[in-house]
Amino acid sequence: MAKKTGKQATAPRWRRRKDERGPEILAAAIDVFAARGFAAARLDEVAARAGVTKGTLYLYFENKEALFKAIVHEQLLPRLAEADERARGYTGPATVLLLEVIKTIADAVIGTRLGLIPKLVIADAGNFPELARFYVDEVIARGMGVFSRILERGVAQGEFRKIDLAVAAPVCIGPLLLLAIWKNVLEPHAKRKIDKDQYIAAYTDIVLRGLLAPGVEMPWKA
Amino acid sequence: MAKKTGKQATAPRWRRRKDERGPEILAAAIDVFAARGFAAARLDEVAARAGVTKGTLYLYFENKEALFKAIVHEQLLPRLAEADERARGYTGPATVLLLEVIKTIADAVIGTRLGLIPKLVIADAGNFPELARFYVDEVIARGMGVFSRILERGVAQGEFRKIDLAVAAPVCIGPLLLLAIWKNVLEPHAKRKIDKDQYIAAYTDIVLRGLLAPGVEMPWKA
Amino acid sequence: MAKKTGKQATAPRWRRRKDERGPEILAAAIDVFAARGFAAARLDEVAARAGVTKGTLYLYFENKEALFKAIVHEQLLPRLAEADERARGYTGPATVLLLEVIKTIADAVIGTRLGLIPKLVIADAGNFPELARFYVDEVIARGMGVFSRILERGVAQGEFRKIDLAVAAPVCIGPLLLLAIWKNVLEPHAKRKIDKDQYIAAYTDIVLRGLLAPGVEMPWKA
Amino acid sequence: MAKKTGKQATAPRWRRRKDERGPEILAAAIDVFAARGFAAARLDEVAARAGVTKGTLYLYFENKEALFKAIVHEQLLPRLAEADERARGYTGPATVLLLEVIKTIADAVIGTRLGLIPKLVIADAGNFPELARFYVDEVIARGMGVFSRILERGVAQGEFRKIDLAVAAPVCIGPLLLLAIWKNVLEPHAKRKIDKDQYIAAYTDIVLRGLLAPGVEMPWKA
DNA sequence: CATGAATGAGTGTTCATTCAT
DNA sequence: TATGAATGAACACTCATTCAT
Repeated sequence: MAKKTGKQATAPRWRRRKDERGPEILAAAIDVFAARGFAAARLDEVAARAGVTKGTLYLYFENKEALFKAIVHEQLLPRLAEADERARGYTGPATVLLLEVIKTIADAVIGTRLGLIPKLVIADAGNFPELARFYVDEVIARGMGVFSRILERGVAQGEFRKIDLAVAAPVCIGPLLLLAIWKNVLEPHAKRKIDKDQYIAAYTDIVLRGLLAPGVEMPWKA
Repeated sequence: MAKKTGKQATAPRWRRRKDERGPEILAAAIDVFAARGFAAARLDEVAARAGVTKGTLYLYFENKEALFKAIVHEQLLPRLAEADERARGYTGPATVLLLEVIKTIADAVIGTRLGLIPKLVIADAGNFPELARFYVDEVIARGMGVFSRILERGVAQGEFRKIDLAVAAPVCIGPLLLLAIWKNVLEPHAKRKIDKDQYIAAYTDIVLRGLLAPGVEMPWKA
Repeated sequence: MAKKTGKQATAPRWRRRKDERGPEILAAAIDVFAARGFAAARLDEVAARAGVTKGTLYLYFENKEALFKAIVHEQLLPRLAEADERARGYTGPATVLLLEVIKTIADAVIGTRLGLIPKLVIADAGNFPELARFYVDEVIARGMGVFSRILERGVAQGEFRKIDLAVAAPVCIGPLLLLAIWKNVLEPHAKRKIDKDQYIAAYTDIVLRGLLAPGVEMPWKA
Repeated sequence: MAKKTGKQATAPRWRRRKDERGPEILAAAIDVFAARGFAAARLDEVAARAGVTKGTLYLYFENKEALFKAIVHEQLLPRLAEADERARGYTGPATVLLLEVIKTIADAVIGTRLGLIPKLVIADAGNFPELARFYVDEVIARGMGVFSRILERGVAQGEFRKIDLAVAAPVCIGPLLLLAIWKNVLEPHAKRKIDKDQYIAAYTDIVLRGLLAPGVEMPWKA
């Protein structure tokens, strides 16, 4: 008992509120899941990183899978919903909105550990089908919807050409996915770095120009 | 690691030692790794699928990691090299070459089990850094190079606008990555399907149009 | 065990320390122990059923084992003592007394949760030897004594044949044990049901007739 | 690796046949299950007692439950079937057959570790319903059948009184159950011992006499 | 070469017990 | 006195790896 060394012997076993533990565990779990993938993530490590013992995890989450779902539900979905909200309320030109959404997502994807979630799902979809289904239904569908609606409005307003709306959204999202994976997964192992702003500039330059109807100006030149 | 004694230290660890069973094992391993990911792949299953026993695997590959590297080395890299070769030898318009390369990759990515390798690396990069480094250096660098050279030539020949060549390649590859992941990983769990040809059409339509210099025609209209 | 310091070493470990919550906890514990067995009984469930928290249990009982002993001491032994008392005070024919005792026990064994205690001891005797010894000494010996004395008197009064008194008591108790176990443990999982009254009738018919001395009438025919 | 101390370093890891391991594991499992009950039995202990490691168990049995079922199927049921066979083929007086069956069972129940199986089922029926159902259907039903048929024939042949055949079998079995439990579970913890032959003598004396039709002699007097 | 029996370290999950509040 | 958050040891089961045959 009390084998943890390097801590003051007087440290109380718990003084923190139940309300604080949950988020702390969640934060630790994001790190570990992101770094290791769902299957390889060890709850021991999550616990250690959260400063608790393994048993404590089960006071807050029913099991490993519930822990993962909680990450998506409490961290990822709210941001998505927020982005969706803003997009739906927006009344200006679709081009400007698209730019803004892309930049917002790019920041979220790179600046926060949440950018690792897509990788996580990709990694473990094969072995945890329910998890994959959950992610596809909850996250992908929503995210695709945001882009679809913007593109749709752009076409309706004459800003965009009459593109194939059924597949244009994923095409536009592709470079974002690559950015997320590169920045979060591969770049740490690579010699070459990619500058985010430079990448976003090229990305929006190419894609927007590919979408615009003839005669419509690029938004930043307006 | 590398506990086997009495072997030349210079022998690369990923190389198989025999010629007969090796390819069969490799083929089986691709299937299993692709379906399950690196960590979750069970050597039992690889052995069963290859029609040998688990013990036999170790006659051909030092361990699980060596088996994976062999896949990349013997299956993925040759195709990449081949594509690179063709691109370098091509002398026509960059637009046409770009279109062809994209279609070739799209077919490979969807039709063959190799399309799952990127997912696999993405999934396990965190747990096997050496594997990630190996993949980034050997595969990504080469693949990016193919695109870069095409774009570069397109700009030089006046077909493409003066885009930022440092980041344009990954931007163009993004939708391909998304296609690979969607088709191989997520679509089985989704209600909505994406039609490959439709997707490729929209993808090339948007991206090519975004790249073309003013006044240049889209290649399929020529 | 017995890590609590500062307590009289002479205080029996099974005794509860307070008077208010104790009985409620005990009642809850009987239910849970009976339903799950000693090892599988979760103190969480006992606490919940008693309307207290797990921590509170430890204010009243040193540990799980002490809780179990308390059940036997405070619930089972008093009833046994009572039955013994009655048997000792009885002056009529042994046949009638035997019948009455059997019926009383049968009712207790089936109608109340205490009928599950024998099963419980049987189940966990191997893992908790002290518990078994305690049960054999305190419960079995007393129960056997009740039967022994009745049989003894029946023989002395000429009602019963000169049976082997050393082993006749357990023989007579056997069908009761089977009834207790069948009704409490196995019947819920069986297709076939046993009617208690029918069983008791056959049991007393066979056993009593097997005991009676030649020429003595069965009591209910008198 | 090879941390097992106290073994000859030259001891081969396995020289025994697969055919021998199964029974050895089964024998070990009977001991452990019998001593501890199903839930409390640790597979570590089974493995140790069988002289293998835990992992090896899973080469022979799918899981703990399968291990238990195998005991019943391969050890208990064959003996029951054999007894049933003999009983069905028997043509002499029911009294003699009943005596013989009782003695056979008594010997099996006491002399072998199988006598502990009933206790085991009793103990864990509540927590492992499927296990209980399996036992009730496979074992109890068969065992009860043997007794029922004998009694039935005894009544038909005029040897026994017209007893209630629906419940007479369990009544007759009761003392056997008690014997099994006493000898295997409780006697090790008791001061008083029960002599098996003495017990059987009293048991058959009382029960048979209780069954016999008026005027029929006890078999051992014939 | 090939086999397949055996290993044993590793991980998710449970639960009796403790103890700061 | 009571709480309930936290602990940590325990255990079933998996699977990469080894090695006698």
